[in-house]
Amino acid sequence: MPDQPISTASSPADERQPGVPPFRYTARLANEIELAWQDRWAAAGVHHAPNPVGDLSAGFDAAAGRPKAYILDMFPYPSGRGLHVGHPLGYIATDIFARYKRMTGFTVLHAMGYDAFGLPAEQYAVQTGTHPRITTEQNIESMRGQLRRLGLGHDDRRSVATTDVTFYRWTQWIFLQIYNSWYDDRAGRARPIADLVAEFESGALEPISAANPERKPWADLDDLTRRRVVDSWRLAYLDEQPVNWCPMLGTVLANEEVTADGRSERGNYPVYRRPLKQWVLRITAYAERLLRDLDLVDWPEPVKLMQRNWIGRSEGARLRFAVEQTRDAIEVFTTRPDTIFGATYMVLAPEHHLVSAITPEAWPKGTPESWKGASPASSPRDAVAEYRAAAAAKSDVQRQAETKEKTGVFTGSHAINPATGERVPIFIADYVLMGYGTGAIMAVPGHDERDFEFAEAFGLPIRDVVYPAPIAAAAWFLAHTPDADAFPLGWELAIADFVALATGAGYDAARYPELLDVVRTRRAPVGEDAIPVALPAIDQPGGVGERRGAVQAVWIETLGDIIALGFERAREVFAAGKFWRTRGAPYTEPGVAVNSPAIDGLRTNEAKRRAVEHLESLGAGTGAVTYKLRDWLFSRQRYWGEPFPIVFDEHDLPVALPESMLPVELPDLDNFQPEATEDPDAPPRPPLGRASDWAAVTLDLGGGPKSYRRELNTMPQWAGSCWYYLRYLDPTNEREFCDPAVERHWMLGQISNTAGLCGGVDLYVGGVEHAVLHLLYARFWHKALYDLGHVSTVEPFQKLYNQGYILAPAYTDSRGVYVEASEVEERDGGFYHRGEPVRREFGKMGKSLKNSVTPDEICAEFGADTLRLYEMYMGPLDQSKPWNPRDIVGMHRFLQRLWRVMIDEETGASRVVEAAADDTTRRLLHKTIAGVRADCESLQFNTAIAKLNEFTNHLTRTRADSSCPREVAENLILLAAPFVPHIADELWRRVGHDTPGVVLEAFPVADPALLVEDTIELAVQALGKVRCRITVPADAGEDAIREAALADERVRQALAGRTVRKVIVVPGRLVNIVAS
RNA sequence: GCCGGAGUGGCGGAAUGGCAGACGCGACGGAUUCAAAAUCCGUUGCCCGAAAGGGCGUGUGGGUUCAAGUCCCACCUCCGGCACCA
Repeated sequence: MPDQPISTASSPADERQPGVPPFRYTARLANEIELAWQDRWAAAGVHHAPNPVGDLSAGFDAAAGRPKAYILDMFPYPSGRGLHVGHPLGYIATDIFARYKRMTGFTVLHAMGYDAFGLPAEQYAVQTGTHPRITTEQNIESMRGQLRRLGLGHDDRRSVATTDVTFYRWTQWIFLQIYNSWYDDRAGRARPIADLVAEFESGALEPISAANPERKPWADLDDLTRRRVVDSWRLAYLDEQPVNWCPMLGTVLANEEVTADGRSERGNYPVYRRPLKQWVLRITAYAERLLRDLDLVDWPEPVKLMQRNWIGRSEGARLRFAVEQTRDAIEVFTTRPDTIFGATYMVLAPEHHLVSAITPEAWPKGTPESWKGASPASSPRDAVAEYRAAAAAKSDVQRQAETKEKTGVFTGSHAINPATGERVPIFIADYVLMGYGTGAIMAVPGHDERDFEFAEAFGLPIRDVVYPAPIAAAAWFLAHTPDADAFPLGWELAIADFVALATGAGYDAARYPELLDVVRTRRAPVGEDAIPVALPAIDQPGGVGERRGAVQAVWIETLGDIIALGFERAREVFAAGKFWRTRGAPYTEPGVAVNSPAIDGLRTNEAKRRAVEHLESLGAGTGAVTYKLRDWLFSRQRYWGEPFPIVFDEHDLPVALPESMLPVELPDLDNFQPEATEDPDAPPRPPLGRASDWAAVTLDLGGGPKSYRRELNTMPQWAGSCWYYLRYLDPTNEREFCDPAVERHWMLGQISNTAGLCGGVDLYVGGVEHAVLHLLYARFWHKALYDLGHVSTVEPFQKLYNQGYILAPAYTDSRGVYVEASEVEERDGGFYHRGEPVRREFGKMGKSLKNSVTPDEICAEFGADTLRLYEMYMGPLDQSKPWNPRDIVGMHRFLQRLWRVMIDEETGASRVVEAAADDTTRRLLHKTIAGVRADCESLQFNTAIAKLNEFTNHLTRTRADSSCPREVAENLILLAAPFVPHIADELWRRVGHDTPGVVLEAFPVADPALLVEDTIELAVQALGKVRCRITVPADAGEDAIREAALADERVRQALAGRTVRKVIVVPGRLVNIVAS
């Protein structure tokens, strides 16, 4: 576009600094270039990605046949404070990657939206009365401007905000999909709710439900009960859940919003645990799939691990203990059924539903006073009631804070241990949680720390039924060789025997009749002459008794692990009692069962299996799996969120609105505050309750108009972020949340065989703080949509990448209060704020540390390209690194050199000539191409930039006549284009091209022939040091290299008087001469 | 407590088991300038030495290897996650 110059042909003199050439790449020039190109990209729609069908399909034919790349950022909350330089770190990275992908032949989807529902806008509204929609829209607008300034190549037609009615209409629609389905465990997937009714009708499924306590057949249920039964099977259901209820704020609070002393972080009002009827999503139905499918995705291992831990699968057994004197049975979950022989009491969570049923009127004879509660109470009922009330008053946080002290009361009842037939007392205690397992445990104080502490406090029997194999072994060994030092030759063998015995592998009662007796009678025989004990495992092969090196290690196989024994070290550890059960802690690791008639001598894994079999044969339980994951509490007493598409009828039962009545729009309000009250038992009155015209409606939902009242809660902030990546695909679709053909195009792409690949977003970049919640919730919704046939991939995000944080210096004054970092001066190694000395620390950039730096100020000072480059150059993308303003200039100078290589600073004319590059330059160029490509593929932008810098430095140092061969200039521009798109486009234009964006060009490809050198330099090491370097032909043989190395004068000197014992030639690397 | 991740010059950081410190900042010296800023060129891990050269060096201690920042074991420090999960 020569007639339309992008940047000024000459600069007004008054804007320039004297002495600076008019066409030097300064901040002023950078800003001109950048703004002009941003306009041109937008005008030409350079970043538009074509869909196969629908509104956005223009240009699809040209792109058809290319592989797709869907590159996604975790979208921001549009805060009123705007962005600081930490925010765009990930956005810049994805932009570079997206541009790189386009230039290497992909059709790329890259868009940006706003997660705009949420508390800050609502709180601002409460304070000022400004409608959150207004603040939100203003914030989005200013953030858009900030992002545009960075040159991010987003398809702006696809930008969505979760608060748009056209967006949340489909959030509500997805909620209805979830509401109108149930999880079929037999099929392992969600199915439409109509199928469930059919299953009940045909008798294929029993209508089991709390709403049908007598388990009547479906045919015998009335309509209302049928509705209640079906509702209790849905993936979205109403449930009474204990929540943090703050009556003064009129809302429930997340655990993070409650302080350690049980008050609200905001306002310091009391917070109560209180059951409230809430919407809950049945994410637990997906626990197994959410766990299993982590194997399909390319995610950082720590994130997968965090999700696995969060889901918390444990395998074990559900066992039933009959309660004496009542017909009840208490079901417990345990991961160690093999320890049931050591279960000497039971504990129920205070909220357990059986508590009142099993609590008798009077204490049994001989009940210790300490079991009767703090007072102590005169009857079990009083003691239990008192304890339950105290437990209910505590928040989760408080419960955790008091984690050390074990408290509880005796219920007055006993149960029968099904394995031993013994009577065991039943307690209630708050160390047993209602939300996990069955809310009840069998307590095995010999092998569980918590039970042990409780047993110590209440004087309950502690019985060992498992011993660690090496200890069982040691006990035996001691019995036979009381003095280990008297065993200098045979000890290895003895241990070998012994371990075989202990592990059950070579258990031979006839050969070692004493073993069990020894174990039973010699508990914890710690002594000076004790035998070595196991140190943690290594998976290294090695026979029993193998000696290794100076440390006389013995490798012993125990329990399927290989355990290292360093004799002296182990004796030390052993003597210190670290691995030994003395009178202290219980033994909690796997070991060998003892004192357990049905399973004696077995190692834990086998013992668990056999114990379950044994208990099954007694009718006392079955094997079972439990998860830590809880169902997802989905209601919030807030205004600024998605309304539920749900109304309640005259029976107070929920009714889903039909799709045709969507969207359910948020009503306008003047006052956004929930109604506060001091009465903790008053029902919550969410802000939507104020919209009385809205809350009470008359609708015809079939069968004529009737009165309904709307659900007044709103959805949590996570709702929109669960599916926004699907709306980017087809943002303007009014008929569907996303067209299936579009969805397949971008999510499935060319994957025809999904084995081993789950498809989905090709690269998802965001912070680790979302490792669990957002990513788990989104996976859950995606799987539900998959089950119902709305999406084609089982997982939403194929590859996940966590960018690090940008840290910045923060300063505290003498009171420990943060001061504005931008006002701090550095003098003589000290830091001062308004004359006062302050202390420096480093922390995450943000408002709380008063250390934010905005991208706008950096753009003004250096330009966006410099900022982009600096953020990528700071270090590896996934690491946290400190923001150092001093370093930025290095990247600016690099761009100045890049510019100067091709442009005359005085005239602005191109220095590109049609001559060929010299051989060295060409080789270095192709090496750079290969390197930058490899680095881009693996998101190692810091080293890619270093390579570009290195090549540019080579050019500035070698060009004698200040001209630049075209081949060099153009390749360099293309290589730099993804990183610094504005200057690249400007240079591309100035060297004679006319396109709306260099991103449309092809990325350079290295010529393999130029990557191979004719001669290579090898380092020669002698006696462990580099003595010299030799240059040899690249194809030199080992013999020739060896000779050349040995012939070198310096090598000969170093080797003088020594015998060469070995020469190692590593082709292409070095030569190492070993001599003695 | 349990589970992860990370420790390399003055600073940010490079380094398929094969020449530690690429590249950038800073510092020092020089060019330009009346001067400064900006820009450009050169030097720069530490110690000894005028130099040539030598010694020491990737948190600590061991091990494997011809060769370890990189692999193995133990320990120390920092950061993150979970936390009475039976």
